[in-house]
Amino acid sequence: MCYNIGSMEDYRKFKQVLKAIAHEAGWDIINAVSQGPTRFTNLERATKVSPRTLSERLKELAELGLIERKAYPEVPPRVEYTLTPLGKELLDSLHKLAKKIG
Amino acid sequence: MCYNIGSMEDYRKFKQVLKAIAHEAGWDIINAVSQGPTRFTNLERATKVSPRTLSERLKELAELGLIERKAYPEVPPRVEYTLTPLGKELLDSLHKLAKKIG
DNA sequence: CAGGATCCCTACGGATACTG
DNA sequence: CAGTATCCGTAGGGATCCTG
Repeated sequence: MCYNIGSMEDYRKFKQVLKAIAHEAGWDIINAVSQGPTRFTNLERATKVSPRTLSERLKELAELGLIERKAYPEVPPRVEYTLTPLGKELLDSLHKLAKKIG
Repeated sequence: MCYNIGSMEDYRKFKQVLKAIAHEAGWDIINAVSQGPTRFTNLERATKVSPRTLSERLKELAELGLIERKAYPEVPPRVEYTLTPLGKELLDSLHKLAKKIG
């Protein structure tokens, strides 16, 4: 109940995660990825997000350790995105939160 | 693990909540309010947020049912903001999430 | 196929001044 | 005191075209 105001800066990474997921596209993307290994084009169709934004969000989510990017050295190139354990845990918690809110 | 893509739109309110809290100011505000009844000017100083933004965020958080606005008919006017039970629950959950992330 | 580069636009948020 | 009103700069994100 009584959080120390002085420590508000310690939440920097958490805020970044919140921001990434709160993006209009972010939530849709991470949910789409949660359904299993997903490729760029699939995400583009599933989320109706432009490639530019999609690329940015994926990079962001990957840097935060919520999703993992696996590139296969094939022709044509194939890249799959999956949730990391952390991402999975986070998403689970968020879905529970969502239920409380309605 | 397998969320239905078709139901992604059902999270509209949840997304709004996420957005409100993910705002650079939003998180600081709700944390400041969590320390007990807080007045506008106190929030302004504690969060270093301009009155315009502060006003907008407070309205947003109140509409979402996370904080409550109590106005006392006095001169000079006094308004206090407090966390609602929902807001408290949410903030608690978020702090737990924050710990997982580091 | 998976993105990077470029252009462009608007909507969020800061600063300042003013009011019930 | 607790906000609104106004002006304005910036950056986030769409559309489109291009490349390893």
